Amino acid sequence: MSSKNYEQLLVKFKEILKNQNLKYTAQREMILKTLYKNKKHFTPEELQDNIKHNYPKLNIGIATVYRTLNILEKFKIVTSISFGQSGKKYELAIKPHHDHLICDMCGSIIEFEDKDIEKKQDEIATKYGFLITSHILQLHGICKKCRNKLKEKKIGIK
Amino acid sequence: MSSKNYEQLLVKFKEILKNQNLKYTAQREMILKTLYKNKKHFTPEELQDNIKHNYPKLNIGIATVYRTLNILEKFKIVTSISFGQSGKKYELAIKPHHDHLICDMCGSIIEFEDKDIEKKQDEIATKYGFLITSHILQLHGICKKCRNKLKEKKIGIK
DNA sequence: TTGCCTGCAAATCCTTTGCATACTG
DNA sequence: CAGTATGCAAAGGATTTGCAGGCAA
Repeated sequence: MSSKNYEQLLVKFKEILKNQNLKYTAQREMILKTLYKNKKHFTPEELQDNIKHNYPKLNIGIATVYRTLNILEKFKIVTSISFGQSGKKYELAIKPHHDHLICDMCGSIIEFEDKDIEKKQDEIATKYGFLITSHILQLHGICKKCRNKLKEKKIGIK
Repeated sequence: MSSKNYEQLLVKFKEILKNQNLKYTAQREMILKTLYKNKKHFTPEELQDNIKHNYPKLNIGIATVYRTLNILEKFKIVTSISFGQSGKKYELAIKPHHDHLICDMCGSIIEFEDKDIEKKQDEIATKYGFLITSHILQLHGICKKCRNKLKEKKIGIK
C-alpha cells in the first residue's frame, strides 16, 4: 500500500537526519511528501510553487528547497537530471535506476530501463580502468504526441 | 591531410554564415580554428583564454565566444556536453558520434563509442513511438589515474 | 552604405550564502 | 537552552542582452 511506503521513506529520512544532527522540520517533510505524491520530475521552483499552493499556511523559501534537495541528493533519496539550459530536475530515487527519453518539443519525460545497456557500460568502464559511480543516458527527440501534432499540421486538417 | 580537412570545415562554416546572412569575422574563425586544432572539450572561458594567449592582438570578448558557440551548435558544427554545475563544454562535431566517460575527481573526459548501445537505443525509441534526434550518454566515476592516486594515499607512501 | 558584429558593462537566470530570528530536540 | 533551520535579501557564477562604435559585404 502506498501510504505504507511513504511511512517507510519518512522513517528513513528521519533516521538520516538524526544521524547527521539535522532537524526534522515541516518544510523538509513537505518537500519529501510532494516528491512522493507526484512521482515526477520537479525543478526547485516547481516544487516550491506546488507546496505553496497545497499548503498555503506553510511559508517556504526557495533557499530551503535548494538546501533540502541538496541533502536529499547527498543521501540518495532523490536524483537529479539536468539538460539544456533549463537547470536541474529532481525526482525520488525510490524507483529502480532508469534512463530518460526527453521530448525537446513539449519537454515531457518518459522513463525506461535496459539491462543490456547497463551491462555494456560496465564492459566499457572495465576496458578503461574506470570506476563508474553513476551514469546519465538521455535520448532526445520528439515524442509520439508531438509527432502526431506535426503530422496533422502537415496534412492540414481544416 | 588535416589542413585540407580544416579548409573543408571552414568552407562549410562560411556557407552557413552566408545562408544565414551572418558575417565571417576574425573572431569567429579563431574560435573554429582553436576548436579544430586542439580537438578537445573547451568551456567558453577556456576557449577565450586560449585565443587570447595565441592571438594576443585579437581582442575577443566572452560574449562573442558565447554567441559564436551558440551559432556553431545550432548548425551542428559543435556539440556540447554539460555536467554538474560547472557549465557546458564544447567540441567540434566532426568526429563520429561518441559518448563520454567523465572523471568526477579530475574532470578528465574519455571518449568512446559503442554500436550495440546505439542499436539498443533505437529499439527503445521505436517501442515508445519516439523519434530520436540526439542522445547523451555519460558514465561518471573515477578514472584510472585518480584511482591510483587514491590507492597510494591509502597505502601511505612516505 | 547597410546592417550585422564586437567589446564592454549591465542584466538575467539559477543557486548559494549571510544574517537575524524561529524552532527542534 | 544549544544548535539548527528558516526566510529574506544579497552574493555568486554562468550566460545573455543592450548599446555605441567598428567592420564585412
